[in-house]
Amino acid sequence: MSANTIQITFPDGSVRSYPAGVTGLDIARSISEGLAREVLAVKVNDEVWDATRPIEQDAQIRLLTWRDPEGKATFWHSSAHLMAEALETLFPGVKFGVGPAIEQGFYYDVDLGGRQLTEADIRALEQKMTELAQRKASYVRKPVAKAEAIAYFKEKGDPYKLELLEDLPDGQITFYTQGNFTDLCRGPHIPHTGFIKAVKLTNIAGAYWRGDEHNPMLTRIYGISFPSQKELDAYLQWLEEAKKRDHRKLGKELELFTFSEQVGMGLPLWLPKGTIIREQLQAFLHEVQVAQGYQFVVTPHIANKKLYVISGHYEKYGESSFQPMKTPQPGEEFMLKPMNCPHHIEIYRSAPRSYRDLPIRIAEFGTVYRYEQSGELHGLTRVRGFTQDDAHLFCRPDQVKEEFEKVIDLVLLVLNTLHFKDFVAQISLRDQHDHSKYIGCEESWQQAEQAIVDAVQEKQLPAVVEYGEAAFYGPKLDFMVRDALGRKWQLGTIQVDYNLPERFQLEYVGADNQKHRPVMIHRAPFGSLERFVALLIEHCAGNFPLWLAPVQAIVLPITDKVLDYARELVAEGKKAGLRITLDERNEKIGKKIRDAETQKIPYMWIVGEKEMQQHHIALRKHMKGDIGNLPVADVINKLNTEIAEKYFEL
RNA sequence: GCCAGCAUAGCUCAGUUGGCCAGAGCAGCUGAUUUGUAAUCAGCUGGUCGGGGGUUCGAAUCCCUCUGCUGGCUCCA
Repeated sequence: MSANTIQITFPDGSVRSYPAGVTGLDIARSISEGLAREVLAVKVNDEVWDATRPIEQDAQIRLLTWRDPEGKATFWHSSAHLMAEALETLFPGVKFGVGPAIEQGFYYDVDLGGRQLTEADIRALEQKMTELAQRKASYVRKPVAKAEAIAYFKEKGDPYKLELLEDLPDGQITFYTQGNFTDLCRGPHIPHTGFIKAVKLTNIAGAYWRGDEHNPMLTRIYGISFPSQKELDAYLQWLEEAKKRDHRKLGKELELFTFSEQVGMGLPLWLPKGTIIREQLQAFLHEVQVAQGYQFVVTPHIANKKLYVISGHYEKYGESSFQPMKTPQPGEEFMLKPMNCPHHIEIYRSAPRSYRDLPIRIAEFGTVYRYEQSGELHGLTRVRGFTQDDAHLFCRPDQVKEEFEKVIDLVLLVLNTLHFKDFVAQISLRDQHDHSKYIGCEESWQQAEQAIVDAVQEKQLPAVVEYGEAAFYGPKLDFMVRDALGRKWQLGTIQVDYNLPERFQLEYVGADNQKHRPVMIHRAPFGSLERFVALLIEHCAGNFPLWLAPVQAIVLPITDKVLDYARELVAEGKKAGLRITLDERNEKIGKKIRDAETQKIPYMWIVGEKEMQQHHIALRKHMKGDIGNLPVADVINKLNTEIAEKYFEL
C-alpha cells in the first residue's frame, strides 16, 4: 500500500482507502452528492473537524449533518461568526468577547462602546446576516503563531481577544476567516455560510466579561439559525407552545398561586387550588417516607443566630441573607431559618444515641427563607420563602452507602410517579482549583465525593459531573429537570456531609462502648414544593393527574330540571372522597363544557333527564371528549381507581 | 445586585405624530332564555392608565426617579 494512502473507518465498521489529505467533504462526495451537500463537519477520532480540513492519517470518522448534535453546534457556532461579521459591517469598531454555540442556538458577547441596540438594529442585523450568508463565503482555517495573532488584534484594537490569547499556548492558535471577518477560534466550522438559510436574533442581555461580576458588562446577543425557513418557523411555533405551558401563566389561569407586591417579592401566596396540589404531594411523600423509616418532626421558623455561627452558615451567607432580628433583650439575635439541618441536628443531640439506633431519619416539610438576589426571582422556581421536603439521616460510616442508595431509590420513585423521564443526575463536586470556599478537611471531602460517585455507578444513573457546584459543606447529587423552555432546574438533591457532625460534635456510642461520629445525609426528593410544583405544571401543561387535580370532576346539568339530581351526584362524589363541584349557572351545555375544559378539570359529569332516569352519568374526559353513558357507581369506581394508582397520562 | 425591555379594568389586550368625558373581549352583577358535548342574547358595574416628581396651555403618550415583572449575567446553604 502506498505511503500516501490512508484507511478511513466508518461508524458501521467498514473501512475504505483514501489518499492522504482527503477531507470529510471529499469522503462524503465519494459516497453521494446528496450527502456532500449536507455535511457540516466531520468527527475525526472523537474530535470534531472542519469538513474541509485535510485528514493525513488513518482515522475513524463520522460525517456530521444537521441531524447530529455536534453538527448543530458547529452550525450555530458558525452562525455566531456570521453575526459577528454582520455586527462589524453595521457597527464598525465593535469589540468582540466570545461567541459560542449553546443548546438552542448561539450568542456573541460584544462591546458596542455604550451603544444600545434597538429593535430596528436587530432586524437590520438579521437582514445583514441573511445577505452575507447568501454569498456562500467559505470558513477558512489558518494556524497562526501567537505573536502574529497578538499583532493582529493589537492592530484591530480588540482588548478582549488579546486577553483570551494570553491563556493560549503558542502553536495551538487558529484563526477562522469568512468573508471580511477574521476571528480567533478553535473551530470547527461549517464549509460555507450558504448553509445558514434562516436566522432569528432572539434576545439581548448583559453579561459580565468572563462571567465575573467585577469585570465590565458586555452586550450578549442571542440568536438561533436553521438550514431552512421551515425549521425556523417550526422552532418559533414550539416557542409559542412552550409559553402556554409557563407555570406563571398557568398558575394565574388555574388560580394556583399568586404574588403580592405588598407581601414582598419572591414570597408566593398559595391559593386554595394550588394548596390542594401541594398538600397531595406532601401527603404522598409523607406516606412513602414513613414507610421507609423516616420520623417526622416540626421545628420553628427561626433560631438563635448562634446556631448558624456554629454551622458555618452565618459566616458563609450572613451578609447576603435576611438579617438577624432583634428582641427586647439586648444582644439577643434570631434568624429566619435558611436551612433545616441545624434544627434537626439539635433533635439528634437531644438524647444520647447508640449505634443500634442508627440510622436515624428525621424528616420535616420545613419552610426556609433565603434572600435570593432580586434579579434571580422567577415565578415559583426561585423564591425567597419555600418549603423543602427535607430530611437528615444520621448514620454510621458503614451505613452511608446503603442509605445513600435508598435515597436515590426514593428520588427515582418520586420522579417516576410524576413521569419526569428526562432528568439528569448531576454529581456536584468541589471547584478543582479553589478549595477555599469550602469547610471541612480534605479527607472528609474525598470520602463524601467517593461515596456519591460509587452510588451513582451502582445505580447506573444517567449522570454528569459538575465541578464547583458542591455545597460549601459537602458534595451533592442533584436531580436536574427541564422546564417548558428547556432550562434546567435542580429538583431533588442528596448530600453527604462529614462536616456538620464535626462542627456540632455529634456522637453515638458504638458496639465498642466508645464515642463515634455519625455521618449526615441531607436529602430532599422534591427539593422545594414550590419549584417542584412549578416544574410539574410545565411538565403536564396544567393537566394534572387525577390524584393531584384541584377539582377532579364537575357536574354539568343540561337544564335546571335536573339540578336536584346534579346536587345528589355532587353529594355522592364527595362521599366517595372526590373533589367535585357543580356548574349550576344558567348556561348552555356547550358553554359549561368549554369552561370546564379551559379549567382543565379531568372529568365532566354531564347529566340530563335521560341520565337522571337511569341514575347514570354521560362521562366526558378532559381533552378526550365523550367516554359514554355509565352508571354512577361505575364512574365513581373508575375515578377512585385512577386516583389510587396515581395514574399519569400526558 | 448588574444589563436590557415591559407596566392601561379581576384577566387578555386596543389606544394613531401629546388634544374631545380612556376603549374592547372575557370574567362579575341584572334580566330574558331551559338548553344534549368547546362561547345564547340584552343591559349594567368596574380603571385617578404601577407610585412620585417634572416638561407643557394640555400627558396613558415626553423626561427623571422609585416599585414590580420579563429575558439574560452573577449567585443559589
